Amino acid sequence: MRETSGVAETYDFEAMLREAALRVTRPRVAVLTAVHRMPHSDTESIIRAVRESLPTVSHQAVYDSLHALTAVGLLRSIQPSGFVARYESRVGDNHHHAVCRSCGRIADIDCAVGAAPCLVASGDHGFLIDEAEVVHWGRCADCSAGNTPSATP
Amino acid sequence: MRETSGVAETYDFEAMLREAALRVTRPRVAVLTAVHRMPHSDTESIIRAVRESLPTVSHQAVYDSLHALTAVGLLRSIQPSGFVARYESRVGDNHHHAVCRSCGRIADIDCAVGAAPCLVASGDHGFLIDEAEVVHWGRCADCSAGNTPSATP
DNA sequence: GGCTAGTCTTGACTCATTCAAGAAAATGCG
DNA sequence: CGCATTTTCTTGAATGAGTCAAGACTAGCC
Repeated sequence: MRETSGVAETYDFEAMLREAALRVTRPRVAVLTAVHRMPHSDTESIIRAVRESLPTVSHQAVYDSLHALTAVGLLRSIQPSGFVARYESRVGDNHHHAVCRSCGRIADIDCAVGAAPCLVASGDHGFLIDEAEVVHWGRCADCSAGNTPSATP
Repeated sequence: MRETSGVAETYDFEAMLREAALRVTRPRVAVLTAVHRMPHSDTESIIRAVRESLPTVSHQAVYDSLHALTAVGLLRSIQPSGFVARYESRVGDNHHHAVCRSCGRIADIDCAVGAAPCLVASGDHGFLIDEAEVVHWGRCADCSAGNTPSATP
């Protein structure tokens, strides 16, 4: 029923949950919404965002939701070394990430190499590889320009 | 002076430290030795290994050494999502890693793609990329065979 | 409307890693 | 060689993202 505001971007998060065989709960819808609105955010930011509409959600509910949504593939988690977990809603396309060493900002990278890039490594040590994760390390525009923003993705 | 045992593999860790402009201390030599002997080990294993020769080192000394050695490029740290930090001494060649999802085992992967693989992404969002890190996720031979070893890298 | 399994709340807890202050040791120099 | 300076190590406490557990709640189904 929830009337969608005038904005064009209409995701039916309830349907997405149902299709994934997950119960539709307000925390989950709110988490999905938050991550869609602000990709690459960490758990704390997501908790804050969720609490704008649901002031009483527990952090545990958000953690649970994030795990459930990640498990069914509606979200994807990113954990660059030295930073806390981040989440994004862009799933299914094998895209990669650029991470800023100094402020932690993350940008999406559509990998130039067409197919799965370095997956040509499978058999090597008896490992059964099913995913290649690529992280591009560097500095974002702001940080390489000298000004070091205070870690606001 | 320390007489090298009969074994061929003779790394002069003291010289490596001096060349890196680091003071030569017993904890640092022991950490370097341990990581060379058992690559991809986590901090706790390294602490245990170091204490075999230096029973009284503090964990903080090992943490400090690992950071110092990593900072000057004598070691490299790996932190796959969901696992604690690991260290290896193979540095300088841009090789990658296969990580077992279930036991955490890590294997080195010499990337099939000759040059820097997906570095073709530089300019994209104003990021100045200087390193591409590739993690191949999957299952090691043991884990894909059914037996799940108890996380012993 | 009532059942039941799956979720959420609450609050305690883990544990890798970091912080801080003083003691100890490494390098350089007289 | 012995001392001064500076870095590193020891000790012990603290941090904080994330997890665990027990009971209350509720979404989905009859």
